[in-house]
Amino acid sequence: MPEGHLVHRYADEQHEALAGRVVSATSPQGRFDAGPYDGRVVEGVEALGKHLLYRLEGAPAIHVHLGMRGLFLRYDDPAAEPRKGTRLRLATGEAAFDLIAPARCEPMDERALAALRAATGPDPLRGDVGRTEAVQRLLAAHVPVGAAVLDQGVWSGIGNAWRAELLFLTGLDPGARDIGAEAAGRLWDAAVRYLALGRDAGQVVSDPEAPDERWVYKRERCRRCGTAVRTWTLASRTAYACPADQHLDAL
DNA sequence: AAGTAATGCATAA
DNA sequence: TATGCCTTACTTA
Repeated sequence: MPEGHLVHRYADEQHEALAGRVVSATSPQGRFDAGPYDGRVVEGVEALGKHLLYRLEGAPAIHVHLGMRGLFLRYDDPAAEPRKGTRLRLATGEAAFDLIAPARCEPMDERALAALRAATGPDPLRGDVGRTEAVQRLLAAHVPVGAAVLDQGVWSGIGNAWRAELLFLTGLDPGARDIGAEAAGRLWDAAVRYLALGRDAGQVVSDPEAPDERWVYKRERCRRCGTAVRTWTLASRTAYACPADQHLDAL
């Protein structure tokens, strides 16, 4: 489920609830050593692409990656029984956040943190990298645009559903190469705008008028023109595109 | 009830 | 290229 928009949503929600407060940290499942974190003050919860970083006073950061199936459950009653399989619970007196089925949940020292930041491309939901640099990074990839946007070292936070919808919105075929600065800029602008809509809505939104609809992702036919959607494998994931509305040569 | 793909990706082979 | 995460949503029986 989780692409960057949901990771940012989790980070914002948890930062709001946990930052500046003492938390109890436990691993009901037992697969994470929560001891070093229990009873400490949370300094902040941050999203970096699809990564979540927890800073707690006097302890290493916690690095969480949800992978394909990870999720959080929020309980307004912090005494609520966690479901078994809960890797990590962070709780205050008011709420508990339970981490289920993450691909990664581990302490991360400063060196590894710096390496992660260096390896992670511009995140459309963070205001810390400008449009010009984001465009340059995409153009420097020299692979099909549909492969570049899934490469978290080029841009971060975009997953397979956003790839399909953002490229549709920009009129670009995922196989397009050397798309040029203008098209790359439009793609970045779409990512910034739509991922923010998705973060706020808690789901992929590619048409604000119809937030539950998709243009091509997992569709049989293009929602705009009805042409059969083409699917193939690109960068190890299923690509979706409308042959009529998306083009190999950026206009 | 049971099987399967999936909005991800590091690691092993 | 295959596996593990060990959930959820959807399909088939």
